[in-house]
Amino acid sequence: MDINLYNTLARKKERFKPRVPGEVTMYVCGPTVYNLAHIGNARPVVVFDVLFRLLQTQYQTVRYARNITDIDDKIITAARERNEPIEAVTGEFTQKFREDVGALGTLQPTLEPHATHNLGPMIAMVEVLLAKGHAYEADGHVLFSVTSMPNYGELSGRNLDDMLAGARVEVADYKRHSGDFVLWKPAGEEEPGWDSPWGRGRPGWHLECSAMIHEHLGLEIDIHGGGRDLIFPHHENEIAQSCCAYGGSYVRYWMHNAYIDIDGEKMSKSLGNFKTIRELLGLYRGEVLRFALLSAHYRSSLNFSKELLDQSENAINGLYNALRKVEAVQAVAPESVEQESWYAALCDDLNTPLAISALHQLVSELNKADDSDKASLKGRIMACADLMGILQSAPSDWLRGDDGGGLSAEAIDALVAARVEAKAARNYGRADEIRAELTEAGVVLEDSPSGTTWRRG
RNA sequence: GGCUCGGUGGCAGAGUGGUGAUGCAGCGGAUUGCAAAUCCGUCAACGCCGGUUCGAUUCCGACCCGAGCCUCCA
Repeated sequence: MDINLYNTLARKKERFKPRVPGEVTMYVCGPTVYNLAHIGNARPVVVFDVLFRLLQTQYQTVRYARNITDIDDKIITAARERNEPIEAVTGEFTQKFREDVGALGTLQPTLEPHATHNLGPMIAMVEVLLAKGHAYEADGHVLFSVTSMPNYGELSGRNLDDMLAGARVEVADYKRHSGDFVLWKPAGEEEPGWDSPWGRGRPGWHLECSAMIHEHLGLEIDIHGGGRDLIFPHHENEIAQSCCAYGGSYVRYWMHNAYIDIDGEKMSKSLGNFKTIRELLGLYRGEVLRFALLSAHYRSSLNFSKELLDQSENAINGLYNALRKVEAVQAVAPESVEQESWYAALCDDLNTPLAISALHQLVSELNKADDSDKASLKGRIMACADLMGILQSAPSDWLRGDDGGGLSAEAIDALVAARVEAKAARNYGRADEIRAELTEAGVVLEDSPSGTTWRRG
């Protein structure tokens, strides 16, 4: 089945065809490691994780790189504030980022290039741009000249005249055109810096992605992803640098996710209205957060509220509840996923909400199924869940959860056993008393012909 | 000012030129010692105004409203 992806550059869905048959290269803009990642930062990580899994169902080799930006003004500021070396800050938050997104059930990318490990390729790129006349030196800086590129602005649909008209920021006087952007800037005494032909300095923001893609993935990659807010200027400038330096089209499919909103407003570090992944993991399990992130299409904004999370938790619990009933059934994986509606949904520009709805329908079928059909239904459900990276726990473990300081599983088991005895003795008063006690402790009982099970509500 | 996206039932959220997903919540029923879970049934939407069409929520145009980018930002 063809995979269709919405390409920001073409402004429409296009059939995905990798440059090299059977082989895919993908790059997603990763974190700047100066503080904890928030749930908005997690959206592209989870979305492109699903794409990574989907691509692997069709292509032998998928090389997926997600960078770590460990040079940046904000890092310098954070290190200064904490009175720690840069490396301590970047080391700590790189590690925490990995833990946080790991808890969201994401696979490791194939490559995780660090900016600080790639200064050579960056400097080389600037040299090429200078040699080709696309860059100039001014006041200790090296700047990219946007007017040297005839089709500058293609990705974001802007032209240079509009930009001049709309300029809201004071333009540094060493720039020839207000849209010119920094490739290399001088470093102060106290700041981290690297020796270069233009003196000790550090790279501009956009340079690392271009240089690392060229270095690690090649001249042209298939997919480049990131948040919508990166379209301009970040991705636009990456295109400018890379195409002018090395030719080629740089990226074949540009993909951008919409953001997470809080009360209808974009969640962002500058607005301060964000929730960190870590904070949310203290309230909900990773799979719940992941499910919430996948409950809307990646190109639509998603309002991240308590209601959303509670609904997601509810839905996940319901799915696990159904799976627990067939825990003893050995799943039989489908021979092919081509006929599955959830697979078609994911192939259609990662329509995760539609895939989730198909998942619910399968679970509904499972609830009604004869025993003879359960193995294959369970297999189809799990194939879908695996591709989305959800329902990865053993159902009974998930539903029993952890005690969180309340009743232990053993204590609950004992109470349940006592209630079963009371019921057998037709002492319903006592049985209801026990259940009330458990309800109070957040435990829900389910009686069935085969016995009583419990879960934490 | 320039450039983008959006506005679907109580909530979340797909999709479509004609039989109006899915989940949660609600309502009625089955089941249950009572529940829970499950099953069956049911209510309910396409911002506003025009146009095209036999027929538009879906296409076109205007309008209203919201969000984003143009500055660090997923």
